[in-house]
Order: sequence, then C-alpha cells, then structure tokens
Amino acid sequence: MTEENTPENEQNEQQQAKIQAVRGMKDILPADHEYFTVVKKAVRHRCRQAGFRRISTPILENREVFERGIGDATDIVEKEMFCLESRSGKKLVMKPESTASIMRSYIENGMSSWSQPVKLYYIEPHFRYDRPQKGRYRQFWQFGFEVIGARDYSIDVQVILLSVKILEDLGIADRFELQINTIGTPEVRKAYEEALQNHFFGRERNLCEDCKRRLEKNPLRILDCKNEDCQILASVAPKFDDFLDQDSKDYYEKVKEFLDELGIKYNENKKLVRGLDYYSDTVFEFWDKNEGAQNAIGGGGRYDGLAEILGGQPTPSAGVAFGMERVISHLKEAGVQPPDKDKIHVYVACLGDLAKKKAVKILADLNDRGVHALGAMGKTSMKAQLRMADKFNVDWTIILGEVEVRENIFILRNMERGAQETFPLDDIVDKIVERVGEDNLDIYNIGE
RNA sequence: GCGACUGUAGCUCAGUUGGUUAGAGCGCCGGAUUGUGGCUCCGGAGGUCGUGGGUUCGAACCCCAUCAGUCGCCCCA
Repeated sequence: MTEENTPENEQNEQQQAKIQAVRGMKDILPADHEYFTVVKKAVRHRCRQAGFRRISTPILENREVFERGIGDATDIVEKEMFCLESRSGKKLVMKPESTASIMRSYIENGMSSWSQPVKLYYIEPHFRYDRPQKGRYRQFWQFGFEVIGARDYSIDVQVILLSVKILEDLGIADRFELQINTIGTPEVRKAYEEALQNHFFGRERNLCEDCKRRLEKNPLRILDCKNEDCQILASVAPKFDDFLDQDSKDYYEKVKEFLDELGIKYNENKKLVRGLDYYSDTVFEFWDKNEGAQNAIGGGGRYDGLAEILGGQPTPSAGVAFGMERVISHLKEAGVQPPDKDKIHVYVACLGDLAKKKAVKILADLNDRGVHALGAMGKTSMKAQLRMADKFNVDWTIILGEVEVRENIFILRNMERGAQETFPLDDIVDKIVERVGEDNLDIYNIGE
C-alpha cells in the first residue's frame, strides 16, 4: 500500500480547506440588507424631491482620474488605492470615491450641454486599501450627491440641507455635529500654500515625518496635524484669513447666513481641511458627537477646480458623500428598526405528492397576486411543515393533505389563534387575498 | 503603513499548573400513538481548537511564522 492510498489521506482529500473572504471585505447578509434598503430609500426619496438623478460610474477607472483629481500627495492616492493593471499595461484603480469619477463622466459625456447645474446622486461601492477596522472596510458603500456647473452659496447650503434631511428622515440627525470651514479659491490657496512653505522651510527638522512630506505637496494639511511640534510651528504660521480674498470671505459669510436662516446648527472649525485636494471654498463634515473627527459619517464641499484638473472647462461644483456602513451602524446604535418587507403571509403545507403538485401551483398563483407565500421546501411531515410555518412567523397556513385534494378543499389555519376553517380549493387565491388584506399585497407594475 | 490585543461548533462562550474519545447554552435537524407549530421532555448532526511549523513522551494550552478580526496611530466614509 502506498502512502497516498491510506484512508487518512483519502479523507484529507475530501475535506477541502475553507476559503474566507478577502481581507476587509464583508458579506452583506439579508439582515444587513434591510438596513441598506432603508438608507437607499431615504436617499432616493430626498434626492428625487430635490431634482437629483442617479448616476453610476464604473468600478474601474484609469489611475489618472484620482491621481490628478484627488491629488497624488493625498493618503488616498499614496497608499489607499486598489491598483491593478490591464493586460495591455494600463494603470487602473478600483474607485476610492465617486466625485472625481463623476466629474470625469460629466466631461466625457458632454454634460456641460445639459441644463446647468447638473444634479446627480449615487449609491455605489468604493474600495480603499486601508487597514480594516470597524466602520472601515476595503469595500464600502457611499451615497452622495453633486451639483455640477454653478457657483452659488445657496447650492452649498442646499447640499448640506439635503444631507441633514436624510439624516433626520433616518432618525439619527441629532447624533452628529456639522463642522464647516472655508479653504478659499484655488488661487488663494496656492498663494497661502507658498507662504506656508516659506514659513516652514528651514524648520523642517521640527516637523513630523508626515509633515515633511506634506510640506512639498500639500502644506495646508500641516495645520491639521495632531503632532505637538507641528502644532507649535503651525500656531505661528501665516494666518489663512489674511490671504482669503473678499469674494471668498463674502461667500463664506453667505453660506453661514443661509444656514442660520434654515436653522441648521454648525460649528465653525478653522482646522477643518479635507483630505482631498480638489476642494475649494466651503468644506464641511458631519462628526459623531461622541467620537469627534473619528469616523466622520460624511463630508463634502465645493470643488470648483476639479473639472479643469481633469481636462474639462471651468465647472464650479459642490457635493457630499456619506459612508453607508457608518450610517447603518448609527441606525443600529440608535435602535432604528427597519420595516420587515420580507414578511411571509402564508405557508402552504402539503402531504403526499399529489398535494405537493397542487401546492406548487397554489404558491405560484398566490405570488402572482402579491401574496408572500412559502411551502414545498423539502419537509415531508406535517409537524415539520407547521414548525417551519411558525419559524417564518406566518399569519396563515394552508393545509393540503391527501383527503383535501381528493375532496377538492383546503384547510386554512390561523396561526395565532390555532383555529381552522375549510374552504373549496377553487376559491383559494381569493380567500387568501381576503384574509391577508388587499393593502398588504406586494404588487409591482412598471410605469406606475 | 506602524503599535497593541484577540482567534475553540452557525452564534455567545467554558476548557483548571500542557495529560486519554474537546464541552455548555442558543440555533439547526428529528422524536414524544394514526396528518397539525409555539411550551416541555428526549435524541441527533455539527469542531483540521484560524493556518503552518517548532518544543515535548504528550499541545486548544508553550515558542515562531502566517492569515483574519478588534482597538489605537495615520487617514477617511
């Protein structure tokens, strides 16, 4: 006997190694989807009301879209992108966010010829090669909306308002604090960045490693660094307010004025600098009141310069994005219960093959009329089938045995009371619809 | 990318100073007189002790590596 043929090895061959999900990737199970559905509906509802139309961009983009759009010194581009290469050697990336993709699409599809501004919303998966943690996955969903092709503080405010409305609809608005700031126009920012660089040049040794790197490409973010030495140096750096031009100041004042008018509370945060380069003027984030900047659930702002960076005409725009998983974890913490749309109304229990044949037809007829019905799922005994009916928490169980089939009748059992009635089999669909109630039927018509 | 902690059935966890066939609760499947759920009782299935090496007469337990998760940093949704 050779070693390969021992019983032990045969067993090993049969038992395949378990395969697990890729790091940072999570299954969305039915129970999770109930929450996703709630969020998606809230988003769609509010976006449609405000005249937004849905867009989806491909998961794969050319790497340039984000290197140029987000900025190649940002953490997202430097170390958080899922990069891959096409067979012909093209540098591709799984989109880490949607704004740059949507702007690419806007330019490519000639949306500048649509009525301006173009209002778009999205609910899409995104990918970041980051270290997984709670509320931080390598594949995660974001919803967001963009108003492309107009510069008007009322737009910035409406974007914020829409965000607040969705959070209110979901019942979690009071868990967050809106942080706002202005980072000026691209021109002002550039001048300020140069002044900052001049300030920090020669004092690099006092900066942390990250900031030394930032100094070259994105000095603005040194101000946001949490390192103590960096903060000390930053505190004596040129003040942004001295560089901010009157137009941006007025713009920012108007944003605040309009927010006040709408009764939207906010916290002015001079240190708020978003991690994506394309922002200008208004920036904002929604922070967890308990955790602060940690795991912000959403953020956005104005990005007037993005279109040009991506090779389009000057196209001032503003938008916002939210993390679905983070929103959902707040829904769960807040005890928000999603409605049970998967509720089963009727279970069909059958005995014998003839009854089973009838049951399959009855199930199809009930489904057609909008009744959520289950049955004929491999259980044979009446006990097992009723137990299953109970597991699904149905209101009614149809009992169809050999006797009933022969006599062309069926038994209808009220599961809560345990009472049973007998009816002619021919009336079964109407009878069930009557008991379930027209209002509870699940009917979908295209075009309605 | 850095640091710390964790990893035993589908889930939540026991598992004594390393010592024979690894346990519980819940869940799942089935039974408790002939075709009837929930409660109760009884029974059953299900575990390469994350994975791979090493130390040892002997490892779920000790060591190393690796994978995954959680927390913190960084950053963001």
